[in-house]
Amino acid sequence: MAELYIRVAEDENEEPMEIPSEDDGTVLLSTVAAQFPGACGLRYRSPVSQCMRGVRLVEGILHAPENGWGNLVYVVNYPKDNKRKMDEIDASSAVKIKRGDQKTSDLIVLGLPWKTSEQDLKEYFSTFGEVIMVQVKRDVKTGNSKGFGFVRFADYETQVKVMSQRHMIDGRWCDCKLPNSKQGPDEPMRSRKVFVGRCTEDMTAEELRQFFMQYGEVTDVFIPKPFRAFAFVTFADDQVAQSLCGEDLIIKGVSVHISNAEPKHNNSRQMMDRGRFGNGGFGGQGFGNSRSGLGNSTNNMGSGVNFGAFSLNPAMMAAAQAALQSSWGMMGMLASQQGQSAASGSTPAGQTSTTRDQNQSFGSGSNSYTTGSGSLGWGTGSNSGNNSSGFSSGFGSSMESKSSGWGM
DNA sequence: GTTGAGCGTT
Repeated sequence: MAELYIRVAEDENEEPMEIPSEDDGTVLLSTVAAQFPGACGLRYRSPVSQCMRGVRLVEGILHAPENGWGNLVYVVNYPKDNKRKMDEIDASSAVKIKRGDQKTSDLIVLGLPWKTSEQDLKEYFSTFGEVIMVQVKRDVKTGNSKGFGFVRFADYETQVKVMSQRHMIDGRWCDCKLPNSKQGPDEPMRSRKVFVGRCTEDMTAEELRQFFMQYGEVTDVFIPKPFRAFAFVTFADDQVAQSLCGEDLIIKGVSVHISNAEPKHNNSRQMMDRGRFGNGGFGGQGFGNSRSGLGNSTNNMGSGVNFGAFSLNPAMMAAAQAALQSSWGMMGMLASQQGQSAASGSTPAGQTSTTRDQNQSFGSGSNSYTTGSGSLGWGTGSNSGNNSSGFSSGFGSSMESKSSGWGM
């Protein structure tokens, strides 16, 4: 049996917060991140060596040190720890109050039950902080809810908190996001979103979130339904996303491939006028966005090559990538995979649906999570039929096709 | 089986 809680703090000297462990004695990184957004790991001071030690982290699961969690205070790690320190220096030196990032804005609330009223919304969101506006969007004629609404908070901190989690409102999981109208145009090649190819059907959004959390704060996971063998993962930081592009990562024993997310077809959010589209494609738009070698990437082109410096053309890039990637033959070894499908939540009662099916088995949202499945038993997955090395030059063509429309 | 829902009659 394990302790029920471990003590976690942002700093050794700060007041720790108790964080629940799982039944098997592990602690989910996602649980830590729920209290410390952006956390990517834990460390602690060894009573023996007096040195800081890292807590073992495997695919989103934190494992206790040899002698259990004990009563130590665990300190939160953040990606690029020194960046964090910079932030703190900024904050304390009061020279900030510069950037417009502290202003609140309306948040769109997606996935509302048809029956939810503005009153309900206000009641729910008031538990997070002062609510200064709620709306439920309805059909003008019928007065029926369209299943989404808006909310505005008095404080930016509240807004951040609300955006960082999902919400159970009247029996459905809902997401709160910045509406499209407020989304700053994302520069090409600096997208915060990555495409995750070769996903298997048993990978849940929550599992993907837990896995990718080790690289940086994950703000969204999207798995198309029905199953299509890919997913999208959005990070808070575009550098994290970019650093993963080109990598092959092992999730539940399966090699998935990370690449740039292409712009969604649907959205016609025009980019800020960046001038010349006609300069032959590559020169003008600045591919050489500086990248501090972040994280653990090693062998990939995607994160290592500075397009600005070497002006490779797309075909050369594709070829080079193909060359680097031609070695995924037998990946899934080891046996035994637990197919735990913990989904299929309860269906909220009494809703008629027209175009959209509001039955929500944890999966009809842009995020489909399987909450709280206690023991995630992966790590030793087997996977047959995982032997493609085909790489159909999608790289070059995808890069040429983007002159506008990157609001993602 | 490698590119995604739904976005505001203020």
